Amino acid sequence: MARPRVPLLSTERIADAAIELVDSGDTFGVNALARQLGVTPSSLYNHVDGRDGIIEVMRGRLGERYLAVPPTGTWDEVVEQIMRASRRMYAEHPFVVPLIVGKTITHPLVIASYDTLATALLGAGFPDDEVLVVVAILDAFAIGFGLDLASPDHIWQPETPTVNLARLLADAETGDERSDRAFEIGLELLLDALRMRLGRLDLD
Amino acid sequence: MARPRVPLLSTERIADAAIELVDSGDTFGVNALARQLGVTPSSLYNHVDGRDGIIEVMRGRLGERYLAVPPTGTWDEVVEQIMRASRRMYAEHPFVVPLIVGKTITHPLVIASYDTLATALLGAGFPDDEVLVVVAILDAFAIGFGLDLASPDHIWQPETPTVNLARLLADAETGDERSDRAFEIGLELLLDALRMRLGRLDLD
DNA sequence: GCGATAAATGAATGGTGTTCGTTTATTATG
DNA sequence: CATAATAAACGAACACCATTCATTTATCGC
Repeated sequence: MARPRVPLLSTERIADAAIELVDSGDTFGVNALARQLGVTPSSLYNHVDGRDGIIEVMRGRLGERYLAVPPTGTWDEVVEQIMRASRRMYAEHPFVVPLIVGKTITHPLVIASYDTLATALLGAGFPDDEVLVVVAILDAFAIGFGLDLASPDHIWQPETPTVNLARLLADAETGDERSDRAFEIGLELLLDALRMRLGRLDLD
Repeated sequence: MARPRVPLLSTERIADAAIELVDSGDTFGVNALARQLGVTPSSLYNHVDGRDGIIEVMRGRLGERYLAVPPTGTWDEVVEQIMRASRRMYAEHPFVVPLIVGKTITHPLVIASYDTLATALLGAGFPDDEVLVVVAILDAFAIGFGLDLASPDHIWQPETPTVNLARLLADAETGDERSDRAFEIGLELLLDALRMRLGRLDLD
């Protein structure tokens, strides 16, 4: 087939198919993606800048879906909403997390989300030189828990006797439930701690 | 070359060379590792269970180096020591983090470290069904910051105007310094929050 | 109508992880 | 001590994988 009357591909279709492919649990790859799109791998290179480019448009597409609405309210409500939105994104697409992790973020919408976070923290009273630090903390949390969801059900597999770990693991809820509960408690802890720190800062 | 008089390889040498290779910044791979060891890729399969097996022995080797000494003191001192030991491990070998992340942990020494953590939290008074949740939170935190170190210097690269982010980034310290400061503050926040939660639990 | 561009293809390249048969040194067994 | 079993290397082969490039052909603008 040469050039078709109506294009088979577009960045959006590629992004959506890639997300679908990754969600299915199959390992991500250019060839597999092309196969799913009913197209030759080389065709993708007319629309997207290789493997990394595909990952980039995936992140952008997910950003559009989950981070488009700018949150409102007090600073801690903003933080909570953004964290929850990220969580929902990662929870519904856990297998994209290992792909996007550690890659430079350029997509305007995703950047805007971090910008909103920074602005909220500034408004709260965190000093200039501490805002990005707090953002990094929040990001580390979100990413860490995102990866948690993409991990196998049994992260710890003791093969030698343990004092408590093995017993606790045996009684524990399954992976996703524990991860959800851990996220909730972790977010609560983090917000409490931030409010506390802010209170201390205001006293000076 | 057939079988040499004295073996060229062992799991330890493979692990050490793999860590060295990854630390150098070159992308990890079986072929590259074999090249560095002056050996054919297939030779590795006499000692180690493929690519994943190599990663497994890497984690074990690092565990031996950083997590061998069981920490002591009050529960929060134990938590802090384990977190700092992990941090040091990740900070000195950032590029192994993306490799080991999300893979099941079996190595006795690494398991023992988590076991120690769980035991300390139990001793502190955290209820049985909450200990693993706290461990997961701490783990997410450590992994998140570990990945932070392996990430490119500029994680956020705004290409469109921002309200505050671009300015903050311009004034910010370089990647590793910020990451270190964020870890310190984050750990402090987390420990405060855990102590607070424990205080509330004890009242019931 | 014509040239430029866009969008597909197929073939080729260099790289990856892995398997398998072969060779040979070492170790264990009768 | 001879011999069998195992250990540890190699090289060849395989099936992918991401990427490049020349090619065909449809569409759009002048």
